[in-house]
Amino acid sequence: MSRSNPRVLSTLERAGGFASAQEVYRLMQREGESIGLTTVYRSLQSLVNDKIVDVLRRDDGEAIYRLCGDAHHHHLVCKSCGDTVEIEGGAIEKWAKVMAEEHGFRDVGHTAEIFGICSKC
Amino acid sequence: MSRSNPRVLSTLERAGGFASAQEVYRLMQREGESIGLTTVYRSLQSLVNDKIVDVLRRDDGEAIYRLCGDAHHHHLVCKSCGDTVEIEGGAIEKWAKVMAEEHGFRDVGHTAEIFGICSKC
DNA sequence: AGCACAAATGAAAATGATTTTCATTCCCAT
DNA sequence: ATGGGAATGAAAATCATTTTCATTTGTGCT
Ligand SMILES: [Zn+2]
Ligand SMILES: [Zn+2]
Ligand SMILES: [Zn+2]
Ligand SMILES: [Zn+2]
Repeated sequence: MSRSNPRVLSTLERAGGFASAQEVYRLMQREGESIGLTTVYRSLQSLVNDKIVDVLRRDDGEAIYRLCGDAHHHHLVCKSCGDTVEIEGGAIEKWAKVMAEEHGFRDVGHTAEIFGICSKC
Repeated sequence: MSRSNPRVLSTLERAGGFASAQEVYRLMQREGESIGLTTVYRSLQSLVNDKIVDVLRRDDGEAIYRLCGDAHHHHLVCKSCGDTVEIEGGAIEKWAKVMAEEHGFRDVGHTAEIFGICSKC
Protein backbone atom coordinates (compact mmCIF):
# COMPACT_ATOMS: atom_id res chain seq x y z
CA MET A 1 0.00 0.00 0.00
CA SER A 2 1.12 3.51 -0.69
CA ARG A 3 1.08 6.55 1.51
CA SER A 4 -0.92 9.59 0.50
CA ASN A 5 0.78 12.47 -1.24
CA PRO A 6 0.25 15.42 1.13
CA ARG A 7 -0.37 17.85 -1.72
CA VAL A 8 -3.49 15.87 -2.64
CA LEU A 9 -5.00 16.32 0.80
CA SER A 10 -4.08 19.99 0.83
CA THR A 11 -5.76 20.44 -2.55
CA LEU A 12 -8.89 18.64 -1.41
CA GLU A 13 -9.04 21.05 1.52
CA ARG A 14 -8.67 24.01 -0.76
CA ALA A 15 -11.45 22.67 -2.99
CA GLY A 16 -13.92 23.16 -0.17
CA GLY A 17 -13.44 19.67 1.18
CA PHE A 18 -15.53 18.14 -1.59
CA ALA A 19 -14.27 17.00 -4.99
CA SER A 20 -13.82 14.09 -7.36
CA ALA A 21 -10.42 12.64 -8.21
CA GLN A 22 -10.54 14.22 -11.63
CA GLU A 23 -11.36 17.59 -10.12
CA VAL A 24 -8.51 17.40 -7.65
CA TYR A 25 -6.20 16.50 -10.51
CA ARG A 26 -7.38 19.37 -12.73
CA LEU A 27 -7.13 21.80 -9.85
CA MET A 28 -3.54 20.79 -9.14
CA GLN A 29 -2.67 21.14 -12.81
CA ARG A 30 -4.20 24.58 -13.02
CA GLU A 31 -2.10 25.58 -10.03
CA GLY A 32 1.02 24.38 -11.77
CA GLU A 33 1.62 21.38 -9.53
CA SER A 34 3.26 18.45 -11.25
CA ILE A 35 1.46 15.24 -10.37
CA GLY A 36 0.07 12.20 -12.17
CA LEU A 37 -3.58 11.24 -12.19
CA THR A 38 -2.63 7.80 -10.89
CA THR A 39 -1.06 9.33 -7.80
CA VAL A 40 -4.16 11.39 -7.15
CA TYR A 41 -6.30 8.24 -7.25
CA ARG A 42 -3.88 6.32 -5.06
CA SER A 43 -3.63 9.12 -2.51
CA LEU A 44 -7.38 9.55 -2.24
CA GLN A 45 -7.83 5.82 -1.79
CA SER A 46 -5.23 5.78 0.92
CA LEU A 47 -6.95 8.69 2.68
CA VAL A 48 -10.19 6.75 2.54
CA ASN A 49 -8.51 3.68 4.05
CA ASP A 50 -7.15 5.82 6.84
CA LYS A 51 -10.62 7.28 7.34
CA ILE A 52 -9.30 10.77 6.80
CA VAL A 53 -11.73 11.35 3.96
CA ASP A 54 -15.18 10.04 3.15
CA VAL A 55 -16.21 8.81 -0.25
CA LEU A 56 -19.67 8.91 -1.77
CA ARG A 57 -21.18 9.01 -5.25
CA ARG A 58 -22.55 11.72 -7.43
CA ASP A 59 -25.75 11.03 -9.33
CA ASP A 60 -23.69 10.22 -12.41
CA GLY A 61 -21.69 7.66 -10.46
CA GLU A 62 -18.47 9.60 -10.12
CA ALA A 63 -16.85 9.16 -6.72
CA ILE A 64 -16.49 12.31 -4.68
CA TYR A 65 -14.18 12.65 -1.70
CA ARG A 66 -14.87 14.74 1.33
CA LEU A 67 -12.82 15.67 4.35
CA CYS A 68 -14.35 13.95 7.33
CA GLY A 69 -13.39 16.52 9.92
CA ASP A 70 -14.97 19.21 7.82
CA ALA A 71 -18.28 20.51 9.06
CA HIS A 72 -20.81 18.17 7.52
CA HIS A 73 -23.56 19.95 5.67
CA HIS A 74 -26.17 19.52 2.95
CA HIS A 75 -27.28 21.43 -0.11
CA LEU A 76 -30.27 23.30 -1.36
CA VAL A 77 -29.94 23.49 -5.12
CA CYS A 78 -31.90 25.51 -7.68
CA LYS A 79 -33.02 23.26 -10.53
CA SER A 80 -33.13 26.24 -12.87
CA CYS A 81 -29.95 28.26 -12.31
CA GLY A 82 -27.88 25.80 -10.29
CA ASP A 83 -27.44 28.19 -7.40
CA THR A 84 -26.54 26.30 -4.25
CA VAL A 85 -27.01 27.08 -0.59
CA GLU A 86 -25.23 25.10 2.11
CA ILE A 87 -27.61 24.22 4.88
CA GLU A 88 -27.56 22.71 8.33
CA GLY A 89 -28.73 19.13 8.63
CA GLY A 90 -29.14 18.51 12.31
CA ALA A 91 -32.57 17.02 11.86
CA ILE A 92 -31.23 14.61 9.25
CA GLU A 93 -28.34 13.48 11.39
CA LYS A 94 -30.73 12.55 14.16
CA TRP A 95 -33.13 10.87 11.76
CA ALA A 96 -30.39 8.78 10.19
CA LYS A 97 -29.07 7.72 13.57
CA VAL A 98 -32.47 6.73 14.93
CA MET A 99 -33.49 4.83 11.79
CA ALA A 100 -30.19 2.95 11.68
CA GLU A 101 -30.42 1.90 15.30
CA GLU A 102 -34.02 0.87 14.90
CA HIS A 103 -33.05 -1.54 12.12
CA GLY A 104 -29.74 -2.73 13.54
CA PHE A 105 -27.50 -1.02 10.99
CA ARG A 106 -24.00 0.14 11.88
CA ASP A 107 -21.34 2.35 10.25
CA VAL A 108 -24.07 4.43 8.73
CA GLY A 109 -23.73 7.48 6.54
CA HIS A 110 -26.34 9.36 4.61
CA THR A 111 -27.05 11.64 1.71
CA ALA A 112 -29.69 14.34 1.62
CA GLU A 113 -30.31 17.08 -0.92
CA ILE A 114 -33.14 19.49 -1.44
CA PHE A 115 -33.80 20.86 -4.90
CA GLY A 116 -36.32 23.40 -6.10
CA ILE A 117 -36.64 26.83 -7.72
CA CYS A 118 -34.92 29.75 -6.07
CA SER A 119 -36.48 33.17 -5.50
CA LYS A 120 -34.54 34.75 -8.39
CA CYS A 121 -35.86 32.28 -10.93
CA MET B 1 -38.05 9.60 -25.55
CA SER B 2 -38.58 5.89 -25.81
CA ARG B 3 -41.06 3.69 -24.08
CA SER B 4 -39.89 0.88 -21.82
CA ASN B 5 -39.76 -2.62 -23.19
CA PRO B 6 -42.13 -4.58 -20.92
CA ARG B 7 -39.86 -7.61 -20.83
CA VAL B 8 -37.24 -5.52 -19.05
CA LEU B 9 -39.58 -4.63 -16.23
CA SER B 10 -40.75 -8.20 -15.97
CA THR B 11 -37.16 -9.39 -15.74
CA LEU B 12 -36.33 -6.84 -13.08
CA GLU B 13 -39.26 -8.15 -11.07
CA ARG B 14 -38.07 -11.71 -11.48
CA ALA B 15 -34.59 -10.65 -10.35
CA GLY B 16 -36.00 -9.81 -6.94
CA GLY B 17 -36.68 -6.23 -7.89
CA PHE B 18 -33.00 -5.34 -7.60
CA ALA B 19 -30.40 -5.50 -10.36
CA SER B 20 -27.99 -3.58 -12.53
CA ALA B 21 -28.57 -3.03 -16.23
CA GLN B 22 -25.86 -5.54 -17.05
CA GLU B 23 -27.45 -8.10 -14.77
CA VAL B 24 -30.88 -7.65 -16.30
CA TYR B 25 -29.29 -8.05 -19.72
CA ARG B 26 -27.39 -11.23 -18.78
CA LEU B 27 -30.48 -12.65 -17.11
CA MET B 28 -32.56 -12.11 -20.23
CA GLN B 29 -29.88 -13.70 -22.38
CA ARG B 30 -29.67 -16.74 -20.14
CA GLU B 31 -33.43 -17.10 -20.46
CA GLY B 32 -33.15 -17.03 -24.21
CA GLU B 33 -34.77 -13.64 -24.70
CA SER B 34 -33.47 -11.72 -27.64
CA ILE B 35 -32.75 -8.13 -26.65
CA GLY B 36 -29.97 -5.61 -27.03
CA LEU B 37 -28.03 -4.10 -24.15
CA THR B 38 -28.92 -0.64 -25.44
CA THR B 39 -32.61 -1.38 -25.14
CA VAL B 40 -32.14 -2.59 -21.58
CA TYR B 41 -30.44 0.68 -20.67
CA ARG B 42 -33.08 2.74 -22.43
CA SER B 43 -35.95 0.87 -20.83
CA LEU B 44 -34.54 1.17 -17.35
CA GLN B 45 -33.97 4.87 -17.80
CA SER B 46 -37.52 5.30 -19.02
CA LEU B 47 -38.81 3.42 -15.99
CA VAL B 48 -36.80 5.75 -13.78
CA ASN B 49 -38.27 8.79 -15.51
CA ASP B 50 -41.74 7.41 -14.96
CA LYS B 51 -40.84 6.78 -11.32
CA ILE B 52 -41.67 3.12 -11.64
CA VAL B 53 -38.19 2.14 -10.55
CA ASP B 54 -35.60 3.75 -8.34
CA VAL B 55 -31.94 3.98 -9.14
CA LEU B 56 -29.05 4.04 -6.73
CA ARG B 57 -25.37 3.15 -6.73
CA ARG B 58 -23.36 0.17 -5.62
CA ASP B 59 -20.11 0.81 -3.81
CA ASP B 60 -18.25 0.29 -7.07
CA GLY B 61 -20.39 2.94 -8.75
CA GLU B 62 -22.55 0.64 -10.85
CA ALA B 63 -26.16 1.79 -11.05
CA ILE B 64 -28.72 -0.60 -9.65
CA TYR B 65 -32.41 -0.42 -10.41
CA ARG B 66 -35.11 -1.33 -8.01
CA LEU B 67 -38.86 -1.63 -8.11
CA CYS B 68 -40.36 0.92 -5.84
CA GLY B 69 -43.63 1.18 -3.99
CA ASP B 70 -45.71 4.17 -5.02
CA ALA B 71 -45.89 6.06 -1.74
CA HIS B 72 -43.03 8.46 -1.15
CA HIS B 73 -40.48 6.92 1.14
CA HIS B 74 -36.77 6.67 1.81
CA HIS B 75 -34.27 3.84 2.05
CA LEU B 76 -31.87 2.29 4.45
CA VAL B 77 -29.42 0.27 2.36
CA CYS B 78 -26.75 -2.23 3.36
CA LYS B 79 -23.47 -1.33 1.64
CA SER B 80 -22.38 -4.94 1.87
CA CYS B 81 -25.31 -7.11 0.77
CA GLY B 82 -27.60 -4.52 -0.79
CA ASP B 83 -30.46 -5.39 1.52
CA THR B 84 -32.91 -2.51 1.61
CA VAL B 85 -35.43 -1.35 4.17
CA GLU B 86 -38.05 1.20 3.24
CA ILE B 87 -38.36 3.79 5.96
CA GLU B 88 -40.59 6.64 6.84
CA GLY B 89 -39.15 10.13 6.44
CA GLY B 90 -41.43 12.47 8.35
CA ALA B 91 -38.49 14.32 9.85
CA ILE B 92 -36.98 14.84 6.40
CA GLU B 93 -40.20 16.14 4.91
CA LYS B 94 -40.41 18.76 7.62
CA TRP B 95 -36.74 19.66 7.35
CA ALA B 96 -36.92 20.08 3.58
CA LYS B 97 -39.98 22.26 3.86
CA VAL B 98 -38.53 24.50 6.54
CA MET B 99 -35.18 24.90 4.79
CA ALA B 100 -36.84 25.69 1.48
CA GLU B 101 -39.08 28.34 3.01
CA GLU B 102 -36.21 29.84 4.93
CA HIS B 103 -34.30 30.40 1.67
CA GLY B 104 -37.21 31.34 -0.53
CA PHE B 105 -37.21 28.20 -2.65
CA ARG B 106 -40.42 26.83 -4.17
CA ASP B 107 -41.44 23.63 -5.94
CA VAL B 108 -39.02 21.71 -3.78
CA GLY B 109 -38.29 18.02 -3.79
CA HIS B 110 -35.63 16.09 -1.96
CA THR B 111 -33.57 12.95 -1.83
CA ALA B 112 -32.41 11.23 1.31
CA GLU B 113 -30.81 7.83 1.78
CA ILE B 114 -29.12 6.13 4.67
CA PHE B 115 -26.48 3.52 4.02
CA GLY B 116 -24.55 1.30 6.38
CA ILE B 117 -23.89 -2.31 7.33
CA CYS B 118 -26.87 -4.44 8.27
CA SER B 119 -26.99 -6.78 11.26
CA LYS B 120 -26.54 -9.88 9.11
CA CYS B 121 -23.28 -8.64 7.57
C1' DA C 1 30.58 9.32 -1.70
C1' DG C 2 28.89 4.74 -3.58
C1' DC C 3 25.68 0.98 -3.38
C1' DA C 4 21.35 -1.84 -2.55
C1' DC C 5 16.77 -2.13 -1.99
C1' DA C 6 12.14 -0.56 -1.11
C1' DA C 7 8.63 2.82 -1.87
C1' DA C 8 6.59 6.30 -4.83
C1' DT C 9 5.51 8.02 -9.24
C1' DG C 10 3.30 8.49 -13.69
C1' DA C 11 2.63 7.33 -18.67
C1' DA C 12 0.31 4.29 -21.17
C1' DA C 13 -2.72 0.41 -21.75
C1' DA C 14 -6.61 -2.17 -20.02
C1' DT C 15 -11.18 -2.45 -18.01
C1' DG C 16 -15.94 -1.85 -17.63
C1' DA C 17 -20.18 0.64 -17.38
C1' DT C 18 -22.82 3.79 -19.87
C1' DT C 19 -23.93 6.74 -23.90
C1' DT C 20 -24.04 7.94 -28.67
C1' DT C 21 -24.48 6.99 -33.59
C1' DC C 22 -26.74 5.39 -37.16
C1' DA C 23 -28.67 2.06 -40.18
C1' DT C 24 -32.37 -1.24 -40.03
C1' DT C 25 -36.77 -3.04 -38.58
C1' DC C 26 -41.52 -2.36 -36.69
C1' DC C 27 -45.88 -0.41 -36.24
C1' DC C 28 -49.70 2.13 -37.31
C1' DA C 29 -52.64 5.49 -39.61
C1' DT C 30 -54.01 6.97 -44.11
C1' DA D 1 -50.04 -1.22 -49.73
C1' DT D 2 -47.24 2.87 -48.27
C1' DG D 3 -45.00 6.56 -45.78
C1' DG D 4 -43.29 8.31 -41.51
C1' DG D 5 -42.17 8.13 -36.94
C1' DA D 6 -40.80 5.07 -33.06
C1' DA D 7 -38.08 1.21 -31.46
C1' DT D 8 -34.14 -1.64 -31.81
C1' DG D 9 -29.39 -3.15 -31.52
C1' DA D 10 -24.54 -3.53 -33.26
C1' DA D 11 -20.67 -1.05 -33.12
C1' DA D 12 -18.04 2.93 -31.85
C1' DA D 13 -17.26 6.55 -28.56
C1' DT D 14 -16.88 8.26 -23.78
C1' DC D 15 -15.22 8.48 -19.42
C1' DA D 16 -13.89 7.26 -14.73
C1' DT D 17 -11.07 4.07 -12.62
C1' DT D 18 -7.58 0.33 -12.33
C1' DT D 19 -3.60 -2.16 -13.75
C1' DT D 20 1.07 -2.61 -15.59
C1' DC D 21 5.50 -1.68 -15.62
C1' DA D 22 9.53 0.97 -16.22
C1' DT D 23 11.69 4.91 -14.04
C1' DT D 24 12.71 7.94 -10.26
C1' DT D 25 13.36 8.95 -5.53
C1' DG D 26 14.47 8.18 -0.74
C1' DT D 27 16.82 5.82 2.97
C1' DG D 28 20.00 3.19 5.43
C1' DC D 29 24.47 1.10 5.29
C1' DT D 30 29.64 0.74 4.25
ZN1 LIG E 1 -32.48 29.79 -9.56
ZN1 LIG F 1 -25.95 15.09 7.26
ZN1 LIG G 1 -26.05 -6.59 4.73
ZN1 LIG H 1 -39.18 12.34 1.71
